[in-house]
Amino acid sequence: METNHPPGLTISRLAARSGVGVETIRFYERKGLLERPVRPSRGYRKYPPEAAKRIRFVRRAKELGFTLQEVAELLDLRVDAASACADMRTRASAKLEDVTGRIADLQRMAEGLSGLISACDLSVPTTPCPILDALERPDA
Amino acid sequence: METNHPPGLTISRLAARSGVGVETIRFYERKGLLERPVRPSRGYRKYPPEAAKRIRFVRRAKELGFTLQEVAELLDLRVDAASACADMRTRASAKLEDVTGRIADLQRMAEGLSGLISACDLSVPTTPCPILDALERPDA
DNA sequence: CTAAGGTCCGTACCCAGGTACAGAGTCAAG
DNA sequence: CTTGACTCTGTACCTGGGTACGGACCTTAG
Repeated sequence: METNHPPGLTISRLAARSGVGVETIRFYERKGLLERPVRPSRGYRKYPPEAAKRIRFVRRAKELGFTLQEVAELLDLRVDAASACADMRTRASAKLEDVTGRIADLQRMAEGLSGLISACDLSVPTTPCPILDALERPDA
Repeated sequence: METNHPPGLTISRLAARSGVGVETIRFYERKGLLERPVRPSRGYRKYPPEAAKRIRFVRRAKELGFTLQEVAELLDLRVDAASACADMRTRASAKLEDVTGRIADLQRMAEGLSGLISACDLSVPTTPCPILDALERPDA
């Protein structure tokens, strides 16, 4: 008979699928970023395959400049009976505003870089730091 | 006579204008993120007003998920006679690709958040973590 | 001239986010 | 039943990005 594992990944298989180390998974669990997995076998963690998606989300969100605390907040957002909708809406709106602000800044950075590339093609010298203005805000 | 400062900010005035502490400015200088300022007066640093813009750029870029090393690379991009255009173009294109990738991910995150807010308004329960899919990449 | 407050440099310390053992227990292929 | 790979918990350690002194020196309002 083939190895007939019931569904469930060991921690090392999950680590391999999500591109992180075993220690990182346990670290994320301590930090509350990952649900505590079931432990059917004498204390050994068993993960559903979707867990990998969650870990990849954490990694990418972190690359995008969110702290682990903020990532945890994003992952906790959901609509359910147990939590007040108004509260969830407030939190989601705040995150959305944060995200759109980041997009705007990155877009201006992209424009600056494009301009730089054009200037290069035309051999137009630029001032030092031609993308410096990209992140200037009126309010700040 | 009014205090007739010749142009040039002391480090503490620059710090106040850019929203960081004095120590942070010296730290950024050590890391090569800030030009070494002139020191006309017995070793005291004197900054041009534009220095504040550079510091604000560093702060915001860091919030957007760039390491200080990457920020330094962004700040070093320029078109001039001294550096090979092809090389600059290559580096700028790589940064641009990075930035557009971030924008795309954040946009999907924004969509996820918007969907969540709509679901809230309609009182539609969502699965746990409805924005989990936002950062799934085909390649990764 | 003098005293309060800036500035200098260097080193030490701090927090977030991991990463790496150590020592003990567990599982499973042969 | 063994043996080698895996897992467990806990603690120690590491890097990036600052922050906070200590002790000496400078500058400027009064």
